[in-house]
Amino acid sequence: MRDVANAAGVSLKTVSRVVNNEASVTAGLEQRVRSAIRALGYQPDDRARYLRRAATGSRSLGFVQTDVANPFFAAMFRGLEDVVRAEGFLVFAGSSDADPDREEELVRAFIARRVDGLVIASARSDLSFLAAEVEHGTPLVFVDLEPAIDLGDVVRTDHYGGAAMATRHLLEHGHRRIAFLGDSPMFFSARERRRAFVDVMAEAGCPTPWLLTDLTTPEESEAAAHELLNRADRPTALFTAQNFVTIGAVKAMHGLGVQHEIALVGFDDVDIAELVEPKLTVVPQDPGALGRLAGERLFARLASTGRPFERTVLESKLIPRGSGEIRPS
Amino acid sequence: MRDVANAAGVSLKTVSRVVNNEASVTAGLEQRVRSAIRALGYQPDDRARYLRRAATGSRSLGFVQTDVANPFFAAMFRGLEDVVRAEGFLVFAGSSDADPDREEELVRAFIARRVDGLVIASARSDLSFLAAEVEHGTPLVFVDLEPAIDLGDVVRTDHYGGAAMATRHLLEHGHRRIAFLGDSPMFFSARERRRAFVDVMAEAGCPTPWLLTDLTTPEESEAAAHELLNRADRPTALFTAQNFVTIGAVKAMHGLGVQHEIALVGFDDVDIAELVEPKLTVVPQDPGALGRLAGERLFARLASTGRPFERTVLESKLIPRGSGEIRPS
DNA sequence: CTGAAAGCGCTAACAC
DNA sequence: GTGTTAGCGCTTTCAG
Repeated sequence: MRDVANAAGVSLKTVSRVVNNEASVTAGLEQRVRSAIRALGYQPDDRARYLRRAATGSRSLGFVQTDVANPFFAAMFRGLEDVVRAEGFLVFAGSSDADPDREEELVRAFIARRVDGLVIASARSDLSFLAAEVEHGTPLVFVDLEPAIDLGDVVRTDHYGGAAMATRHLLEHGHRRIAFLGDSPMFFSARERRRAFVDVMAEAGCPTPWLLTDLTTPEESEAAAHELLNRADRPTALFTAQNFVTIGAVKAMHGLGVQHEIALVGFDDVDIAELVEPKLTVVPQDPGALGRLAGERLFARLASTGRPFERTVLESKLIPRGSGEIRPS
Repeated sequence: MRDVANAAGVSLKTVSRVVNNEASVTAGLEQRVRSAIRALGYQPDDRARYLRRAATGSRSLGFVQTDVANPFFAAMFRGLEDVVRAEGFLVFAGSSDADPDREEELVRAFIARRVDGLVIASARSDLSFLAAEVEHGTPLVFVDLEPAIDLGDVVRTDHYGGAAMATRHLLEHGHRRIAFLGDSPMFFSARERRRAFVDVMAEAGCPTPWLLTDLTTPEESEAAAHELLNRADRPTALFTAQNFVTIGAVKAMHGLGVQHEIALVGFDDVDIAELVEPKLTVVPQDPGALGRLAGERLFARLASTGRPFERTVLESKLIPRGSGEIRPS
């Protein structure tokens, strides 16, 4: 900037005014400055600008997710990005792999960069160290989880309602021997879905001898489903409570050739749902909407602080496609 | 920081020394400072630190991709993130939707934040405005494309070789009537794959009346494949040259019930490949490896500048799974 | 081993 | 309209 000012023969402040499009610069001077900027390939340093302007804030956001390679989070990220872009903000993104240390490391790094807000879609640590930041004005939005502490808005799917719907759907189609396959109970969503399944089964007077959890990859799920369906005493239906779990279970069923005998309802929509035979009955989430809503909440809070935190819960509908309508044989 | 210094009764510089773990601080003072830091919930401002330290550089990277919601880019991002994390850097990520304006907007925003380097996996604009930055020391890595200008390292898949392999595979299985379905020729990868197909078909003396391009969504691809396969005069095999294109074409084939008559080889691996019947023969890429290699190149260049740019080309192998081994009827 | 002064690149506040 | 001064939060440089 100093170089530009020298080249144009003006003061620093005049260059600053041109860069910021302030009206009060004579046309001639402005031209001189603009040519100097072009000639020197000058790009203003936003870090210094925002540092001086606000001391806190950098027109950027931090996004902590479990794993960007999981299409669910990738779609959420995209939804968030679309909102953020409209505001001219940038996003720092990081995957935690559900590791509390990595989570805290990311959050601290984002805070140190003075992000204007944090979207957290992965929280196992209690994040109470954030309390000071929140009081200092950094808004937090939690996506698809219930934080241990009341420190920000929450946007999430109605996991309990969706899972109850899935379970009832299978009961209504005559099943009483239903297995639950889910991922790790470390996740709020997984706990809720399992709780709904257990509650609805209990209401219906059905035992639940098959409660499989901690299936974190398609491979683990496939192995578990394979073993389960190979037993003489096997369930007549599966409720697969997460996208990777569904993919693995479907592979196992196709491997064993039982996909037309055993019913299946999955939570989350998956690419394969309409391509396999029978097509998959699922309770989809809308990750893009979760991301967008999270972004909107964050900017709303940036605009006007002080109101009590809001909780947005997205309901989901069951999409019957075939696999969930198979009756017990 | 000033507050911490006051609370601890020391100078700013001493706090700075403690924060940076410089050895030369007396144990007693260090303790005083650390308690003050904890009591006040102080977090150093990395923007100011890096501003003073290097003026250029912020221990962060910019990643420009076409669309994070595309699993191919999401996996690439993850690979990049793993490398970046090991170095303690953060990543700004943005999707361009292959829009040159958005691309330039993102790149400029990243530069303005003084990222230490840029990974570009989406480039339609010629990015020549970056020349000044590159001379100024900001390294660039282009992933899966050939930049218009020689301004950085390149990491990419051997699209031509992979597509040639796919085409030959179909020829070797007796096909001569092969259709090409691909996405937009605005992408380097799409152009290369198409070029390989045309070359290999010409070598074999086969006409290529079916060259479908600009299929950018699964829906468009499904519609195009549906129309193509409904004709009396239809091809006996398809080469689907991108992940979304493959998904759409497979849907169309299953919709028409011709998946056991028409052969198919796809570029890119897809989740559905092992779940549909017949399973899909594909030439996979390794997006995670592309991301990791891009990160490694970038840090290598950060460590020692000045060497000529390198070009890393990943070869791929064809995975026969069934769909590509169907013979013409 | 510790502190005071200067300055990273920029802008707010106040001159002229 | 334009320039000067001070200072954002931190680190560098150089005294003590």
